[in-house]
Amino acid sequence: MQHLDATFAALADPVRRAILARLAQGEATVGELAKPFAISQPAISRHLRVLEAAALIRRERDGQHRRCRLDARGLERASEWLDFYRRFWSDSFDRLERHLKRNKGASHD
Amino acid sequence: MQHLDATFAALADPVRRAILARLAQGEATVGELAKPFAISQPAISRHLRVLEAAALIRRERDGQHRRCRLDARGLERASEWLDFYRRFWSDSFDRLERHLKRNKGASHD
DNA sequence: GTGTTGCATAACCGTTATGTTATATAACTG
DNA sequence: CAGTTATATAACATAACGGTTATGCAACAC
Repeated sequence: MQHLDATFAALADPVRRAILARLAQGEATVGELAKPFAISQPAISRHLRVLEAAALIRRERDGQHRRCRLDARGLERASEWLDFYRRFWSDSFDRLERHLKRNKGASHD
Repeated sequence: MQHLDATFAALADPVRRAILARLAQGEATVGELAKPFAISQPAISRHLRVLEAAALIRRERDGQHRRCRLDARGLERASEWLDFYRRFWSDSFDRLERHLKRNKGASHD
């Protein structure tokens, strides 16, 4: 669960989630990932290190570049953890409420 | 996604996850939640505040006590976010690797 | 009323996180 | 080789986090 600490902590940052969103469309180099953000390149480098430590991305050298892509492991760990709890809110107490909420125009994000 | 910031950050702490695990077995008062931990009661109170702010738990007064229970909203938000990414690791690149990993003795934490 | 219990809040403190700028390293380019 | 590009690391400032103890307040018990 150290693992989960790192994974959830990594996911708690909007810049890092944006990086993951970008990588969901395909791999990218560090520079490409940094471009959309107003923060410095070193800051991005550190975000990437956090993501890598959380097994949310992988990096591999490609000549002068470092190509990044999603890593299933971290995502899966987080997802599995949450799946355990899905049980509790899907078949016990909050069923009605969820139902009402869902049928009221769910916007994503 | 401020919401997601708060939710994932709340989930990143092992004490808070343990609290959620306890609440998955049913509601509990603050004192009951605090008992298993070696940390002070005020520390628990703050963890609960974080969890409540993240919509991961709810608290309601019950006389002298405050009863806590899981709140579906936060859990669901986190889960939905991850579901988006599930696509990318379940039907694209890491399939083989996941397969190998899975069939190699998966231990659940 | 007084005392006790259950919990929250305040003030403080050390650690960790996130940003910055400056610098280092490694790979390409000529 | 020297110069440029891509990325990482170092050193530092500030803010956020998580713990502590001390205290406040509401609800119960007498």
